[in-house]
Amino acid sequence: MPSLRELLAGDPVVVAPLLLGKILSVGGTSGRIAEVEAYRGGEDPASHAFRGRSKRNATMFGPPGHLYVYFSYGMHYCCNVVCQPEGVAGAVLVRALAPLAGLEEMSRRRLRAKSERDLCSGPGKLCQALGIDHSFDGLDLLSGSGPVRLSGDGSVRAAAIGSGPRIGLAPGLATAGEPWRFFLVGDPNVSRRASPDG
DNA sequence: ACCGGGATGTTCT
DNA sequence: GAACATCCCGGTG
Repeated sequence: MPSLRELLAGDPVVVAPLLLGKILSVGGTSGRIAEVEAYRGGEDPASHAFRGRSKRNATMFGPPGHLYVYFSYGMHYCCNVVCQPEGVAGAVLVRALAPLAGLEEMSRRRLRAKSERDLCSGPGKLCQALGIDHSFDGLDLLSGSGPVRLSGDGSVRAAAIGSGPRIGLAPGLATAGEPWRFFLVGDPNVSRRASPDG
């Protein structure tokens, strides 16, 4: 059995569905990963790493199993699990969680949320709910002692996983139509507009 | 339910 | 200056 970190050293498109069902936790808050998107580095024009290393994307080129956090649209943070061996860029964006623990704390951070479904049903929302900001960029998810952790054994049944094109990309990008978004079928936290069944 | 636009700042051309 | 891996609110059907 390969370790989780060994699995994460692979192609993000392969790793992404393996992350479904795993648990992301920060302090007393945690959620089960319900929706992800794969971003290939050099060969994917939608990836932040497509044009090479920069100050923002440096973590994507680092070792697998670390957290890549970026600031989006001047207002929100989004977080990724870094894939591929050190030196090769790749990441999986975490788009939605099913809240598991610390729901009161999440609600305090997300005053706009009108229901449990509003807590973590989006990449910006879940970072706000868990309190993830730029200071989390580069942290090891698998050290077992850090403030942010990725855990969980086993995998989700293939039949329970849906896939489709990634959300929010410019239509002209060569990889915009690739089905590199993966989600738990029927989970209410998954982006509704892009998956009528979910 | 669906759609359109504003907020807001970092990155790159 | 434009683009952007988003979210929220207020319009309309």
